[in-house]
Amino acid sequence: MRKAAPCLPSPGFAFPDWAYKPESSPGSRQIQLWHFILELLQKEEYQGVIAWQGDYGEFVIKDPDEVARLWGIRKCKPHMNYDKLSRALRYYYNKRILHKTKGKRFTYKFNFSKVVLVNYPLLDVAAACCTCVREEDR
DNA sequence: CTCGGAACAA
DNA sequence: TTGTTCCGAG
Repeated sequence: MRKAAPCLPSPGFAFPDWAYKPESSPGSRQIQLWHFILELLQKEEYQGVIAWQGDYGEFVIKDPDEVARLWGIRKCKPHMNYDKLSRALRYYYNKRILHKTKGKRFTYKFNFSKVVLVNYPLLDVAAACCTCVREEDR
C-alpha cells in the first residue's frame, strides 16, 4: 500500500520510498518526526542541539531535552521528553527509516538506502516532491 | 541509556 | 497509521 511514484526527473538524485509520504487524510499536513529531525539538521542554529556526525545519514542529539522541547512545541505536546521522543524514533527501526548507531549515545542514522549526492537542499526538494506526488492508493 | 509491549489519541 | 504515554527489563 506504500506505493509512491517518483516525480523528480533530476538526474543523479533519488530519495528513499519513505521520503515521499503525503498519505493520510490531512494530506501531509501533519509533521512527521523524521521530517522534523531533518528540518533541525538542516538549520545551522541547531547544531549545538542536533547535528550530522560520522557516516552519511548519521546524526547525534547533543541536547535531548532541547530537541524534545522543540518537538513538543511543534506538536503542541508540552510534556514531551526525550524518553517519549526516542520511543517514536524506535518505531522507525522496523519501518526502516532509522537505525541506531549502537555504542554511541543519542546517535541514530537515517536509512538513505540508495541516495547519491550529499550536499543538497534535502528538505526543499522533499517538500516540493510531496507537493507534486499524488497518491493514487488509499 | 536503550529496547519494545501495550493501551490510547487523532 | 503515526505518535504519545507509561513502564518493566537489560
